[in-house]
Amino acid sequence: MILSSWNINSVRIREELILRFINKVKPNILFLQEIKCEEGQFPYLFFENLNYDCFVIGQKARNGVAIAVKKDLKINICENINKKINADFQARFIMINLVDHDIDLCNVYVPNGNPVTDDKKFEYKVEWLKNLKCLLESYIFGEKKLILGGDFNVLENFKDVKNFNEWKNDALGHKKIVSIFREIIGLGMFNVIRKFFLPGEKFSFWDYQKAAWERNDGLLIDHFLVTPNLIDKINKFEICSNFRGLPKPSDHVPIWMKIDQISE
DNA sequence: ATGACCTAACTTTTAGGA
Repeated sequence: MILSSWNINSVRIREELILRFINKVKPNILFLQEIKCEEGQFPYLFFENLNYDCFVIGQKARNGVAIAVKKDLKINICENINKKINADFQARFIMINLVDHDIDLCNVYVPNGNPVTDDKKFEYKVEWLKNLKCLLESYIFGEKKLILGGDFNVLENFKDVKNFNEWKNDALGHKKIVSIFREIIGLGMFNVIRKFFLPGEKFSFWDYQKAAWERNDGLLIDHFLVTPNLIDKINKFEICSNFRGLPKPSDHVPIWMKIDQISE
């Protein structure tokens, strides 16, 4: 079973790239963030033709998350808790249950939070992450399985960017934000990339500005976190960095992992 | 190089992103 995640920065103008990724990696499941459209504008037919069902929580022009699932997988849709996790509605959270394996799949687009000096934006991110942490607490002492993936907009480790000092006053590297993210890890969630790569080896985002890609000045902010009962089943994790160098790229690249002992 | 961007929208500028 292949699970993938991609901040696509508009799903509607990225069909060609998505097709390329699906043909290359053949994911059973694809998490998308920043689809930047309402449900009614989502390209359901494009995914239908590739044999995927889509579960979408959209929003006009901004944010928006979706999960594409191969049609042979049985799914239950979990409650839409965006309003619980967001003070006001922002489409940043979608959760489904893989029925045959009883695994919850949670796709998140964590708020950016900049500028730090804007209390409204920064505190919104703080509250959002705290709410996410609350939600996760129920998984830690239970037997439930959870895969939490997406764009976390957090630099977990000071090696996840070239010069962390430049990011300490940014909402991605701010002490308050990094601390909450580490508290989430501290609950027992395992960050899958750390099983396969050392901090500093991989990035998942390169800004469109300042020739960030050409200078390999990237960030690692896209992740899969899993409950401990899944760690030993994950035998591969990759970041498709080359997708940043293709025409009309998203500023993020896809990440994916392979889970063993779970039927296709 | 102290750096030149991209997307959606009641579009010809602006807000938001990271």
